[in-house]
Amino acid sequence: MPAEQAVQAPPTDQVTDDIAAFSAEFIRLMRARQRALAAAKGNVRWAASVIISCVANDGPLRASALAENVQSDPSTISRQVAALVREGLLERRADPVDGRASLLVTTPKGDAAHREQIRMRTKHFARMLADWDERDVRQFTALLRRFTDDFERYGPQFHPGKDQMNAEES
Amino acid sequence: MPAEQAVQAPPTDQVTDDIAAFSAEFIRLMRARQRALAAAKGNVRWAASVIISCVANDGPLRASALAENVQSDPSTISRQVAALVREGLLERRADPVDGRASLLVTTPKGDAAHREQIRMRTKHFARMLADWDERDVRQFTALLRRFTDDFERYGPQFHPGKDQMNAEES
DNA sequence: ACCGAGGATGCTTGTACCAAGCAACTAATT
DNA sequence: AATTAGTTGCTTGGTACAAGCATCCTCGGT
Repeated sequence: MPAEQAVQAPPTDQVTDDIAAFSAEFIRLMRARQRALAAAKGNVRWAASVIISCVANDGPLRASALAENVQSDPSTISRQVAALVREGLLERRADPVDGRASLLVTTPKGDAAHREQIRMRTKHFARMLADWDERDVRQFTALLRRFTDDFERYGPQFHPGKDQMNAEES
Repeated sequence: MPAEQAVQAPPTDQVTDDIAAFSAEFIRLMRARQRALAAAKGNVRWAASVIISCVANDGPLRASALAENVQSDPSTISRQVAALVREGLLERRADPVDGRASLLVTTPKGDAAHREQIRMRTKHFARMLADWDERDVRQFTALLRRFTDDFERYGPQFHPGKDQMNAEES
């Protein structure tokens, strides 16, 4: 079914723009939801959940690796991790090969929190997607995966352009 | 990496979970990019761009309406708007029917900034999607649109006091 | 071989900023 | 008087940059 893209560019712009717009919209909505969730209960905060998730998935790893994985500043990670350690969701263990570093792992509690978070998230999406048919969900998943992959690859690549969109007046 | 969403079994749960995960991933990436962009130059900040976009699209509207449109607190909007007015990107006009309120419109400068922002965004996505074939892009757009729509509908469904997440699964 | 700079690396802390929310306030509307 | 639109003070969460501290590594001098 793919291939057959004899057309070079004409409609792409419009569609691309739509994607961009919906992406922005999507972000906005997700952020709103994150806030709502965070405010609601003893939920793990968004940033924390990203950290935990990463540690849970990628096994014991260093703060620096973590920072790189989530494309965030080491200092930010350091604080987040410190908070999570205080809360008993993460644990530091000595890195056998480097005394400066420590390896991060989830505690059972952190693991439970992570699973619970996933459960909630999945439940939400399941309800939301209840009236989608299976095929569309699959397709969307595949496309979304590809999209995020591409996004990750192209993300850091943006060239600090020369166009000034917002000439300051102050 | 993960990939086994082949023809297994009742994949709905698995696929839904994937969607949730990719959504989270997507959010993270977008936020990172926003930060990068914001830090790079005199670009409009993310929150500001949301406001401008909304005002540009939905014509003259009140702060309260704006707040509702973007599902944000009036106070937040008030500050954002104030900043944008200071920067000359938005303008207040007296509301003919209510002296307390004012209607917000984009200035030419604000409009230009908005268009430029869209241009950059589109450019980025266009490059990113360069090797997608037309059909997939269209399909993804359609699905993403539907997804954001559904998200918007299901998002605000839980309000404080009416706690439904703690409840046993539904 | 040994040792002790000098530099690199991993992480934490100080500081500052943006964003968002609640609560209290002002002012126009009814 | 009660309501409503908007603003502002305070607080919290999340982030980045810069500086600092601790440890590791690499050499050249002895």
